[in-house]
Amino acid sequence: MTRPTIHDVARVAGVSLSTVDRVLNDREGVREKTRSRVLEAIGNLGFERNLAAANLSRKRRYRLCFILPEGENSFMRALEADLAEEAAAVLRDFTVIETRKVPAFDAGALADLLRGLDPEAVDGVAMVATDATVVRIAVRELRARGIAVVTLVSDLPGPEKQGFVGIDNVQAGRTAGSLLGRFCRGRSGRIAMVSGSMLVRDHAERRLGFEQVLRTEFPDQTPLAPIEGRDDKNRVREQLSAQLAEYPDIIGVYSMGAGNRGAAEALADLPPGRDVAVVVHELTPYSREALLDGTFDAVLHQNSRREVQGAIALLRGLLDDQTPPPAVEPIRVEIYMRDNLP
Amino acid sequence: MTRPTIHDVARVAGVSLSTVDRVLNDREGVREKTRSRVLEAIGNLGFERNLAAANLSRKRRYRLCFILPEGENSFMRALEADLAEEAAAVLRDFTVIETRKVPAFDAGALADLLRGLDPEAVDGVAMVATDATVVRIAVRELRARGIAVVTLVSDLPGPEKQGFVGIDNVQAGRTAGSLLGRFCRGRSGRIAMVSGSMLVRDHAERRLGFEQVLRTEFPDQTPLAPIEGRDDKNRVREQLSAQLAEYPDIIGVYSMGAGNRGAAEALADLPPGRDVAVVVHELTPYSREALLDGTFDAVLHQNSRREVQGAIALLRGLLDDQTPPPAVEPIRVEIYMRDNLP
DNA sequence: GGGAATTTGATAGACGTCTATCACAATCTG
DNA sequence: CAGATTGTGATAGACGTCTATCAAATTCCC
Repeated sequence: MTRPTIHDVARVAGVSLSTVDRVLNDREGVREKTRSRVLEAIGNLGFERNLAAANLSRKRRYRLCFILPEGENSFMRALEADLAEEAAAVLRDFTVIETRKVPAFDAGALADLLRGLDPEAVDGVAMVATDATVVRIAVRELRARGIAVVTLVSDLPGPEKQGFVGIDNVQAGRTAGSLLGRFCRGRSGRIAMVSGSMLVRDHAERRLGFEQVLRTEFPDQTPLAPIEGRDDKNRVREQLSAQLAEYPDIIGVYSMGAGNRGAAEALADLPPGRDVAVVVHELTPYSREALLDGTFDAVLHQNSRREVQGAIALLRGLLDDQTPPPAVEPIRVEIYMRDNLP
Repeated sequence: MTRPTIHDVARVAGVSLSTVDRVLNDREGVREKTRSRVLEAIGNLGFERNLAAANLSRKRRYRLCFILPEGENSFMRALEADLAEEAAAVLRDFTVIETRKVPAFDAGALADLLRGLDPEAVDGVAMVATDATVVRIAVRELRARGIAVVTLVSDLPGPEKQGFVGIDNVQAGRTAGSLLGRFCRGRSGRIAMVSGSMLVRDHAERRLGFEQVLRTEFPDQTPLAPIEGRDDKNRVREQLSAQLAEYPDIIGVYSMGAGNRGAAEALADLPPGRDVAVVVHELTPYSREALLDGTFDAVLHQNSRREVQGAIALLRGLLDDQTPPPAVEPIRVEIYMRDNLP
């Protein structure tokens, strides 16, 4: 009924409280034989340390640092806002979150920031990674200094980081292909693609997955080369309008991230009779509106709040030294249509 | 930097620890003037009680009771499994979960169970509600005895319960209509519907939303009267096969819950050339397989694990007397297709 | 076997809050 | 103004764990 305490462990193992404590907290000066006796007692009793009491006693605090790219990207700004709210909420659990921003796509700046982090002031880091060798090396150094590191939204492949919280972008692209293909079922024609500059890696993966599905499942629908929007609304609008005019047989549009507003405007300019199915990424006020007025048919989304919550939970688990680290439920590729808008 | 404690509050308010404690824990014997002085100090300092320390001191435990319908319904059994896992996980936070089962759709049995709950042994209840007056009355009595009550998956309309964790089923039906309509775009014909018996209320709401969307947005697609499957696989198979044979212009099928297996079999029997779009509810091993082999086009789902987590979090918040109670993020209607399967 | 080194035990106080008790002060009653 | 009543303060110990210190016991080495 009541949980065993270290007192029970000491009694069962036939040792003193001090010794139990030494074993629990990996202090030295315990003979191997004694240690195993204590561990055995812990196992038999099913003892689990009371984290609340332990943290209370040692005045533990979790000092986390979140690193995001700066810039206009509306998904990142939404993520930043969620982060601020979550930071306020977890304060009561003695978790202090500091947010840092670095120029987007600048691996050097990110690596510099990481190198400058003081293990005396930071226990764990969550970052939207730029995938580059300098970054990987900087992460390795961080870990060597005893700081926990996870990636967020955009992964850093390799063994350096201790976890990733975000969606599978190839899967996201495949899902987009699957949806758009079905929306265009029975018709044949071309598909326009708009890529932004949100994260080069993300968009490349999305394109990959998208074209995979189109090629194998919907061979009557032919993807055009992606338009490079670079977050510039007018550029997207012009280029997409031009493509739509040049190829009257465009029956679908896939927008992989930034640039949704430009795409919506280009589509609004089309003559009323023309029927184009549209799938885009990231639910924002703009894409939401376009979904409601019928310009977009579906929006793929990643829940940034859950990503933030997941990163916090994962870091805390790592810092609590839970073995194995707590499995954070994977972030899903969410599909929104007009009628399941949140 | 460090959070204020009750000692700081006492000092600032110019009173003793005892008085602060009396105010914090709503004990009587404090003059109104003194009380407001303490409250003012709390406000000025931004004091928040350290829940971990408080719970440690008073050996607080959260005793929760989850009430689920018994029977073969695979969604409910999945939910039960998730509940068992979560129960093990939250044990370390001093939360003890007891699971009770009642006959499905039996309002009297549910009300009896509620009436029998002892406030000495249970602090909070989460239940899959059957919507009936006896139940509402029983809930009111529970609340009067000081037990927190929330509904799970299936709501009990009205002010008695303190929260609901689950999806909006009208919205789910609308989403299904929206998807199936688009999948059948450009074709005209009939839509078959399969309702199970999972929860009468849920299915009625789903049908409502579904037909709404079909009527207003896809008038060329005409819904047939729903088949009542009652969890009986063979019955679903036979009736759906018969309908498919009788109406060669059926171009879509919407299965609202139980009965997916029977529907899949009926569809597998169709001649190869016939193209029917299929949308069903609840992701299970069977619906997953049907999605993978192309029998189903989309599956709508509610994440039962999150529902369980949400109910636990909500109940704990209510019991901690947080004001306002913590806003549990709403459960989303999730859409799965072959390529975004989790 | 004696001294040094290592391992273990005992004890005390801390973390922030709760509960209980008792004494003392302030207010009310008549 | 005495006595009853109510409000307040002081103190002690508890919750389960951690940290630190010092003494005692055990082991090791020559």
